[in-house]
Amino acid sequence: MARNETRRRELADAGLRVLARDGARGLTHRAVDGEAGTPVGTASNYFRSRDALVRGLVERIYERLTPDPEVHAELAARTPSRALFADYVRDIVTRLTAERDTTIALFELRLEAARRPEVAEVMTAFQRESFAGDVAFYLAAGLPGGAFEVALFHYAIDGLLLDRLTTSIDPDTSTDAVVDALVEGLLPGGSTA
Amino acid sequence: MARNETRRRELADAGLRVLARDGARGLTHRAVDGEAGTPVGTASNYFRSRDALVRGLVERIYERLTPDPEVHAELAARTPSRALFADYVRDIVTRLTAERDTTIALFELRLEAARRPEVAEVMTAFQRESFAGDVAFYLAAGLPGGAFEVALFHYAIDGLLLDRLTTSIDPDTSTDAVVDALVEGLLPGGSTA
DNA sequence: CGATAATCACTACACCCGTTGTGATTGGAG
DNA sequence: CTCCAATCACAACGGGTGTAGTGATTATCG
Repeated sequence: MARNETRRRELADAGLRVLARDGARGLTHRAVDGEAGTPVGTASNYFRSRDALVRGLVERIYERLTPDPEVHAELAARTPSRALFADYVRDIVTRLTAERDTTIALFELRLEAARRPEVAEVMTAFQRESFAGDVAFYLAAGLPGGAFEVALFHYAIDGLLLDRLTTSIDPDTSTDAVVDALVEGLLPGGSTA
Repeated sequence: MARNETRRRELADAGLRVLARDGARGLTHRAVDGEAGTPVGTASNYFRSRDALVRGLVERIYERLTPDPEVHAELAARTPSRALFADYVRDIVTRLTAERDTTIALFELRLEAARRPEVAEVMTAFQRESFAGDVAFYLAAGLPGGAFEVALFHYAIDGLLLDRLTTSIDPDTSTDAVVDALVEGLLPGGSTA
C-alpha cells in the first residue's frame, strides 16, 4: 500500500488552520483530526509525535508558499523596472494577506523556531531560499543595491502583514498605499517628495 | 490584608519569561509558580483562570514597555532634527532587543489578540497609545508628514525585531545599519544615494 | 488589642493530551 | 489468485492542566 501523500497534505492543511485559529496551545492530534474530519488517531498515525506534527506543518508551509512559477515567469518577462518590483511586492502581500491562516501559522512557527532548534533548521532553510529568490528577482530587475535592500523590504513587509492580520494600528490606511510608500522610500533612487 | 501588588508583578514577570521561553503552550499556572519560585497554587490564586493570567501579562507588558519618561524628556529637550528621530528609533530598537523575553512575549500576545477579542482590546489600547506617542514625538521633531510615515516605521521595526529575535535572514548585518537605512529611506526628504 | 478580611499554601478532582499498541482493512506484487 | 506490507480505526494509559475549595496565617483598622 502506497504512502498516502494526499491525506498527509490534507492533515497538514487542517493542522495549519488549527494553528492559526487556536494557536500553538490548541494544536493537538485530536484537534487536527477534528478539523480534517478524519477519525481520531489518524493525525497521530501520520505524525507520530507532536514534534513530527510541527515539522510536518513547516514542510507544508514550505510547499504552499513557494511562489507560483507562472506568476514569477510572467513578471520576469516584463521589462525590469521600479514599477515591476512594486508589482512583485504587491503580489506577495496580496497573496499572504489572502492566505490569512497560512500566514498567521507562519508567524506562530517563527516564534516556535526561536525555541526549538529543529524547527529553526527547517524554517531557516525556507526563509533563506525565499530570500534568495527575492534577491535574484531584485537584481534581475536591474535595481541598485542588493541583499541589504531586499532585507529591508522583508522586515517592512513582515511587520505590515503582522499589523494587518492582528490588531492594526492603522486599519484605515490602504495596504497598497503602504506598499507603494515602502517601494518609494526603500528603493534607492526614489523621489524624495 | 492589602492586595499584594508587588507579588502580582513578580508573577506576571515570571509569566512573561515562561511565555517567551516555552510559548503559549507552556504557559500554565504551575509553570509560572515554578519560574517565580512561589509555592504551587500562588499564580492560580492571583490569576483565577488562564484567561485572567493572559490578561495580567498584557497589562504587565503595558506597564513595562511604556517609554521611560526620563529618556523621553531628554530627547525632547534636544533640537528637533532628522538625527534626533534616528536616535529615538534606535533607542526603541535597542531597548526591545535587550528585553528579548518581553518582546517575544509581546509577539505571542499579538497573535493571541488575533484570536481572543478580550486580549485584542487591551492590546489595541496599548498599541494605539504607543503609536500616538510616537506620532507626537515625530511631529514635535518638526519632521514632514505624520501618522502615515510613523506607521511605516512601526511596520519595519516590528519586522526587524522579529527577524532579530527569531531565525534571521541576514544575521550578519548590523541592526543599527538597518535602522539608519530605514530612517534614510522612510523619512521624507532623505538623500537618495 | 481584638475583629476582620484578604492572602497564602496546599489539596482534590475532572478533564484533556501525547503516546503506544493492536487487530481489521486494503491495495498491489508475484 | 494469494500473500504481504502498510494504512487505518480504535482503545488504553500515564501524565499534566485548569479550576475550585479549605483551613491557617497575617496585616490592617476600628
